[in-house]
Parts: sequence; C-alpha cells; structure tokens
Amino acid sequence: MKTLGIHTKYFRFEGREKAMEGAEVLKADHGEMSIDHECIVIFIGVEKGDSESPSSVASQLASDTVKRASALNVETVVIYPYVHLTENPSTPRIALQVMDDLEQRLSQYLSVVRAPFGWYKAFDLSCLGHPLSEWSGRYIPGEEAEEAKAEEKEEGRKPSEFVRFVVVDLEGEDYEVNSEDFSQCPVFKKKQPVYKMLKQFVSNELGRAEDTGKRPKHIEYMQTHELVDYCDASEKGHYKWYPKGLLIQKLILDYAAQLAHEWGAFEMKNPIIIRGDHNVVGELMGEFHERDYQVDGGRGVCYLRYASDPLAFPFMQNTIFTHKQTPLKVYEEATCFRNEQEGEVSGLKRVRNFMMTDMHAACASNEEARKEYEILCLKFAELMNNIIARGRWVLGWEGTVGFFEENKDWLISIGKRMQVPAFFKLMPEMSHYFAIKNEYQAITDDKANVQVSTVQWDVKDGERFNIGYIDENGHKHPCPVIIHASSFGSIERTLCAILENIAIDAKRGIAPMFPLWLSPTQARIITVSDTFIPFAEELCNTISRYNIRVDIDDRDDTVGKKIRNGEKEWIPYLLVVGEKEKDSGNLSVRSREDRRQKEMTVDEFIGMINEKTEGMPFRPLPLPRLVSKHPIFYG
RNA sequence: GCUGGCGUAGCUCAGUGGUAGAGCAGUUGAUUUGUAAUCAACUUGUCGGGGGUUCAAGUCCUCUCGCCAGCUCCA
Repeated sequence: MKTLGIHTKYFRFEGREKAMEGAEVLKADHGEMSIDHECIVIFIGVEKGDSESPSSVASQLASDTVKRASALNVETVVIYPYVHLTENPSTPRIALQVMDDLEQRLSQYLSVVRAPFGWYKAFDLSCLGHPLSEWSGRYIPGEEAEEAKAEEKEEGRKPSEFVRFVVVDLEGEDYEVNSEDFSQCPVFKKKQPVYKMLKQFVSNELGRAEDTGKRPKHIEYMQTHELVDYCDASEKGHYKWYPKGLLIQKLILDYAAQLAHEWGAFEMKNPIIIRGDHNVVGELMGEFHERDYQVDGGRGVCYLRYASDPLAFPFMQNTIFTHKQTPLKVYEEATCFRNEQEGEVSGLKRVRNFMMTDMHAACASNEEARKEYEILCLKFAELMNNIIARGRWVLGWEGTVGFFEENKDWLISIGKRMQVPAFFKLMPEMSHYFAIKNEYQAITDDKANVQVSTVQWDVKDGERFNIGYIDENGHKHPCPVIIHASSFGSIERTLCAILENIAIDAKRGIAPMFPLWLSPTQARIITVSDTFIPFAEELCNTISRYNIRVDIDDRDDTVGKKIRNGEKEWIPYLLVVGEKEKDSGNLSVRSREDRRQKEMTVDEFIGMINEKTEGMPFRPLPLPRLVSKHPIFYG
C-alpha cells in the first residue's frame, strides 16, 4: 500500500461519475463534502500484495496516522482512495476492505471522513506547506503496527525476552545464570582458554559488548590483501571482490558443496527475485524484519531474496517424495539481500548482500530429524575447528524452555561431543519457526563474536507450507520437522571470521596466513637473477601439474626484496632458485609457518603440499603466473 | 536512525590561517643480485563535495557525502 498524506487548511470533494462497476453507492449527500477546518487527508493506493493481510496494512497506517494527527494537533482525517499512487493496484474488493478496516481503527481516536471509492472526484485542498505537512508512506502486509509490537513485547513473545540462561561446560554440567551476576558462575573460573571465550560471548549476549573503538582487523586485511573492497558504484554493504578474494570465496563454496553432497543433499538453485503477491512473502516477511529490497519490473512489486526459505520452501513443497525417500535433503548457494539500516553495515560482518550455503532436510519423524541434526552439528564443529576458527569458538543456543527441558540431555550431549562449551538462551514460547537452534560463534580479537554456522529445528514450516512425504497408503503428511542448516552462515562472515582469527595469530606472534588450501598463491618461485626465469617457468609447469598454485616473481628486485614481498603477501612457501637449484635439481624451500628453510626434492615438495591439502577443493591461480604481470588493485 | 570519531598522492600518513609534503608503490636508468627493503632520477593532488568567514582556508564556521565505532538486530 502506498500513501500520500497532506496537512491542509480545508478539504472539499465531490463525486462526479462512476469510474468502475464496483463503485460505492453514494450516500444522501451525493458524495459531496466540505470540511472547513484543518485536517489530514490520506490518499491511499492499495496494492496487490496487500491482499495477504488487509488488516495488517490498515493497522499500520492507522497507527501512523493517529500519531501524525496528534503531532499536528488535528482531529479530522479524510480517507481518500487514490489508485494512481500505485502501478500495481489490488482488486477493488481488497481496497474497500482496507478502507473499511482503516475507518474503523481511526474512528476510535479521530473524526473520520470517507471519500467514495470508485468515482471520479473533484477535490480542492490547501496544503499548509510546513515541513511536516506532506509525507508519503509504504506499508507491507505482515508488519505489525508499533503498538502491536509493543504489546507483543509485553507478552514476552519477542526473541529478546529470554527468561532462562544456561551455561554448559565441557563435561556437560549445566549452570543457570542471569544477566546480573553471570560472571560469578563457577564455569568462568575454569582454566581452559575456551571458558574465557565463552565468558566473552555470554557477556556480549547478556550485557554490552566491550567498546574497543578499534577498526576490525579483517577490514584492513580484506583491502591490503586485495580480497574484497568497497564499491563506490554500488551502495554500502555491497562489495567488489578482487581475483584473490574471489578465489577464496569459490574454494569455500566448493567445500560447502562437497560437504552437502557427502551429507546426501542434492544441489538446486532458485531465483533471486520473489513475487510480492506470493503467499510465502506474507507468511515469512514478519520473521525477517522487513528489511527487503523492492524491485519493480513494471509487473507488480517483487522483492530481492531476503532469505533462503521463501524460495527453498516452495521448491520442497513442489517436490514429490515418499516415506522411503526421507529425509529430503537439499542444498543451495543462496544469494540474499537485506536492506540493513544505515549504520548497521560493517565490514564483512554485516553486509547487505551475502551468499549463504544453505542446507535443508525435510524429515518424516523426530527420530530422523535428531539423527540429521546431530550429524550436521558435528560436521560444522569440524568446519569451525579446521577452517574458520581453529578452536576459537563457542556454541550459542536459542530455543523454548519446553523443548530444552524435554531434550536437555540430548542437546547437552551434542555440545559435549563437539568438545565446546555452550550458552543457552530460552524463551517461554516460540517466536519464530524454530523450537531450537544453535549458532556457531567465532570469537574475535576485538572482543566480539561472529556468528557463522547454524543448525535449526523447525517445527512450523512443514505444516505451514505443506512440505510433506507420501506414506505407505499414498497419503501426504506434512513433515513434523525441517532441519535448516547453514554450513558457512555466509561466505562474507566466514571470510570475516577467518581473517579475524588470523589477526589473533598475528597478535600472538604466529605468522599470519591463510590455511594452505585457501592461499591464493601457495608457493612462489623467486629467481636469483633473470637468467633463471626459463628454469623457473619449467619448474612452475611441473609443480602446477599437481594442483598447486605456484607463481614466479620475475621482477628485477633483489632476492631479499622478493622474499619480503612474498612474506608480506602471506605466501606459505617461497622457493629461491639460482645456480644451486639448477645444478642439483633440489629446491630451497622457505616455509612461512615454521620460519625455516629446508632443502628438498621437487617431488618431496609436491608430495608435502598435496598431503597438506588432501581432500580440499582446488582451483588454479587467480592471477597471471608472472608476478610482473599483476596489476595493482588496492595499493 | 541516533551518538562519537575519521576523510590530504595508488597505499600509510605529516601538515593548527601565509608557496601542499614524507615514506612506500609506480615509471625510467644503472645493477644480475642467495632468504624480510640495491642505488639514482622522475611522475603523482578537485586536501571527500557545496557554501560561508578572511587580504589569505587543507587548517575556522556551516551544510552534505563517504568510511569506522557503539546502540539494535541478524547469516
């Protein structure tokens, strides 16, 4: 629904002729009215999408209008149907429904005048012209008026209204805590460093994040290492990816796909535009905070995909599967757009366009769901340990008190098996679609946490979207549980967590570098002089054949300078070649990890790299193999 | 959105009212180098943008844009 509001000195209108069949019957006054005092006129264009919930848009507009009227000290409001505000009008029936509803709501507080619907009307007004005298509005079904939101809050239905907090240690002992004195909990007196991280996470969740005022390290790294950067041709929160960053992104996606396939999912892909009048929008909008991007191709309002579910659910709904085929497992690389508020977007931690690696399992029973839930939890723990946060992470949980009590032992055992402490936030009732979900939180250098993976237990959407399996008798049953999981919550956040984790290394005197399989250049050949370039190229060919990204620094610099540059680029292995190597055929390998130089044969070197990257995806060099051919992207 | 901070060369930054600078990077030349910076010369500017104060503004005022931090929320 689109609206235009005007604060006017007076307002007169007169119905002239019928514009359509469904026009309202004019009352005795022949649709004429003259208001000779200050009033508010609301021109209203009801849109197709509003049919999802006419009462929702009406309540929002009513609430805004009442506030506006009180601010302007006005007691009369005119409801004026004005279809020309939108290119995508609803049916007259819906529009009338909205007007009726609106009239009813407004008349509780104000004197309301209705202009007739479906007539060509003459009108006359005089806008007062002060800064608050004109305003436009856009309302989407599914949003609640702020009063309704406030009521909800009081009823304790908002996710922030958690009523119980439980900390669980590595042994599986649980401790109830509260926001006042959580720091007294004996768990935090334990020696293992992971409890310090847990405390940091709990205090971020319960209290205030510590204000370090520092720029996160990952932003510096993403630019200076030419991975990702701001894009001045786009808006904030949308980034450009340089070749090296893109390589890393694609390798992570390769890995996520590999993981999903091993799990038994098939990969599919949905569009990024969602029709505004499709029922998923109305059903799910409220759960994603309406931070949508609207797109108008001239055929009615559409939304850029704001989450994976609104398209993944229809996909599963339309898939026919039987009790022999459950759980139905799907995997998707889902590009999502969220029109985050100004000031919320920050580096790679919070962006407006991100790629999720999304997994769903539609399960036929709780038992089936439990099994999948466990498998995914343990799998993601490996990801956190091996790739993203190398032991510097903790587990957060959100769910209902009821689900927690019923499944306490099981939930706690999951964390125990992952060897990670956990923090539960529990609410009395479900506020979203999940009964329980966990969040894998990487702990960063600046005392913050970055949420990456998640596994969620959805008990609502099987039924709501009629996603179900066919039983032995040919009857369809909605799935009682759908597991939602995201291996790499988003690629952007994954990269953020990896970079922040590297920053912690650097601070502790460990050489900062990417995991070998993600290093854009895994090995660089450094020639002692340009006479060895042909030999270097030959060597490069040999090594490259074994799926190793190796380039050659052929620039006219001293060996010392080239080493320095290679180290600054975090290249794991630097191979200096000169007379000695040419004669012996051996390599002089400088390893960044242990800061040592070793002599080994070419085969030994290849074997070592292959062994260290075994099972991980591979892609070739993102830039020309001769370093002299690399352009400068950042500085 | 609100509060605070920052914005000067491709990068990192100095410049507190009086001729726009340094280091790195880049280009050219010399050098042919053995494990974290070879030497020299040269190039590089809408001082984020608009407006104002002033004889004079990178510097002071004002508006605006961008970035960062916090509030809030999430993947």
